[in-house]
Amino acid sequence: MTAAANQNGRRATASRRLERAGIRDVAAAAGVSITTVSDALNGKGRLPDETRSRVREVAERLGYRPSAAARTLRTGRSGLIGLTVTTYGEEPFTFTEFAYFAEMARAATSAALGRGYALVVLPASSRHDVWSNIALDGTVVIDPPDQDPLVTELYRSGVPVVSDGKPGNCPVTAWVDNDHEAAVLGILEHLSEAGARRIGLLTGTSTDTYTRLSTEAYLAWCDRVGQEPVYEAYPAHDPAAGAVAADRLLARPDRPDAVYGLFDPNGTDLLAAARRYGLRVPDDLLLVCCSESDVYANTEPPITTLSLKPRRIGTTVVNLLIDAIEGVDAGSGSVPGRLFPPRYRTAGTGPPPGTLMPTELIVRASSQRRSPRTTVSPPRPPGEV
Amino acid sequence: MTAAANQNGRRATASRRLERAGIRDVAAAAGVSITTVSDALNGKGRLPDETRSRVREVAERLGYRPSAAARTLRTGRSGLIGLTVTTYGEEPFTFTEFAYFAEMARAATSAALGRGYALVVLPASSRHDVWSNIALDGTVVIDPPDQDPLVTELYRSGVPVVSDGKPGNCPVTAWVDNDHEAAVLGILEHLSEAGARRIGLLTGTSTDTYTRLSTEAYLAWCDRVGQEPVYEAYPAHDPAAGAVAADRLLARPDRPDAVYGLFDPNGTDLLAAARRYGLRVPDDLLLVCCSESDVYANTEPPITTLSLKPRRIGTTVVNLLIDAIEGVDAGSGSVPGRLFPPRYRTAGTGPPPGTLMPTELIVRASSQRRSPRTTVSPPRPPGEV
DNA sequence: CGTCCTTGGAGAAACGTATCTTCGACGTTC
DNA sequence: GAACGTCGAAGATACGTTTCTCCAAGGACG
Repeated sequence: MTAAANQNGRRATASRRLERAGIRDVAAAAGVSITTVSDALNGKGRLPDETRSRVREVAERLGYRPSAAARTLRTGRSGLIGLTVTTYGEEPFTFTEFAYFAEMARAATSAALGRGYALVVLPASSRHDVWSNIALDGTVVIDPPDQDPLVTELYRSGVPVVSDGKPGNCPVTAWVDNDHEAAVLGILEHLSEAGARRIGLLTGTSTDTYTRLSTEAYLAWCDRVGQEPVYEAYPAHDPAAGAVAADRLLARPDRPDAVYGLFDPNGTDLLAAARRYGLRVPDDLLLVCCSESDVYANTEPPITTLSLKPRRIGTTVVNLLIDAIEGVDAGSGSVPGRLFPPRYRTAGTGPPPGTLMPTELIVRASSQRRSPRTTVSPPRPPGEV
Repeated sequence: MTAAANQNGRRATASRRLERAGIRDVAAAAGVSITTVSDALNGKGRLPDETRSRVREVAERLGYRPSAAARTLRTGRSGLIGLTVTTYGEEPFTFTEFAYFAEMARAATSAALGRGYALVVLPASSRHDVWSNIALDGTVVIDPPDQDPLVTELYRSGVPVVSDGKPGNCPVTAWVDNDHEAAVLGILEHLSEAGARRIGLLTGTSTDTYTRLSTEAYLAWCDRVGQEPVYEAYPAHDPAAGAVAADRLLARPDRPDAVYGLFDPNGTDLLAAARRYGLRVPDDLLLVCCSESDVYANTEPPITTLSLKPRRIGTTVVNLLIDAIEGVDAGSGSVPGRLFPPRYRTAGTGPPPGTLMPTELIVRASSQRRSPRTTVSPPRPPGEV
């Protein structure tokens, strides 16, 4: 009596008949060992093609699906990647950068799936048990705050972490970010060239990297060109506060003749505020805001936006993470076939490798003074998306 | 020599020192058995509080994190819920209902996390190996097409499936949907009351439930009130096609004086088309579209929208699914403490339980004539909704 | 003819947890 | 004083894979 029959016997004794077919059932049905089944299905080992295809066929017939849990336990790899987003208050996701986040998450999901991984969304504030209840091969963190305890713990326990947004003070495997300084400088320059004399900024009160770097770049620019800074800051996670801040900015005695809004809804809010004050855009007020939404192509007038290219970011972040997971960088010439693939670790001393990605300024009517063709534009200008 | 020391010895011999602490290490450090550790940490068994807290403390000190994979394997539960969205063509997610999807996914994630589950996003078209590589306790499916093979297989293998959108012809554990018929009828009635004489529809060419039910309701209404149907259908997943279809609809010789657009961008597109043809909204053209976006509160004029209340849907779907997973419904008085919790199965004969949820019409300027006196009372449909 | 290499495959040991079963010790009760 | 219930905890097993190790058979080759 073969061992396969033995095990099958045990199985039949111990449990019901309705259970899902396991690898043992396939082995028994094909008359081979479970080793052979595993090798055949995974394309490993040295097996003649005939055996391989026969086993595959039997497995198919039995509707065999390998247990992901068992595989994960044995392999140490779950094929799961966490996508963590910092939460403001009660809401599970960031509200303000929502379009950005949605696009980024979409691209990240796509990229992960393309490499055989799946994404699981986990707010940073989740109860701890949810976190440790899930086997994660690595994590993407969006805009981690300074000293993020979650990131620190993950990193310490050997889980690769790649952050979207240059991390303040927590250790990550790698990070990706836009070149916010260059972006702000580019916009300020663009507005200046369009004739702006006093450029205002609508910014946020939170301390995330994006807000901080952008604001600092603005202040530095003001300092350099000798303009007095004109800005209003508001809690970006509060959807109502933006309109108020926009209003405040345009109500100032030193009213700017051009404004850059750091957050997605700012364009709409500024436009509404301008209308309220009888300011014409772009004649009296030049407008640019940072947004991924294409509604600004159809506003009256269309508003120039800065796109952070979230899809590119999401793809890059995920690919970096998976590279780290799969040890592309950490090889150190280890024994190839050993049980545990080497955990990724940074080289040791230096800061984590960061990647800066360019942004894209989509110039529309709101930031151009002299538009000789003020006629109503045709339905779809082909050049723009 | 205790068994714990034995096991620890084996462990130390077999592997490096840098590995994560396992339950055995905790047991050894606390001087108890692994049974006791497991019971202490999970709040099970009969242990005095003193032992419990001591074990917990040791576990904490060692930075012990239970292995999710092992727990899943043993328990049969992963705490993971799939969120599947049907894909149109190459894109990983539905484009047209994007705001809907984003909101719904957000609510679903929230609801799942609130009950200790996490969501993993899996396009229906994913390579099969990704699917079977993940241990899912259940799946939410958004708008499954007829005869969806994926849903069928999942259902057959005993994984609970709850669909958002009444399923065409595939077996699901339960489903949730809006009352699309009532919604469309409500809108048509609303437009009629605002003075519309000929109501047009902008609809899609795909066969999903939403499109089908809404269109049928429109046609039935037309039939009942004796209006000739005026509609244009376009591939809703193509973002550019919507503008063309809107244009086509307003260019017809039998141009409607009111339009309902089934998809999110229709409002913008219709507004642009109306402007192109010199039609004033709402004076010459009443406008309503189905959207979750709040940009329509700020368009010129603001556009009346139908909200499907995606957050409510997402929450409901997830709660139904988790109920099914946890066997709220399928108890059948089984032995309480047995190894495998009973898999959920439908009662047997009847159709799966469905829940219809109301929609919400957010009335704005685009669907209200300015002079209420000119309102012509339309042929009232008999109130059999 | 013995040795060595290659092919094809079987055995068995993990992976780390949860839980079922068992077992001693210690009152309690009749 | 013996049977009994309860408390506290240890032992052992199974969850379903993957993979390391090893073995048998059959040429090839000296």
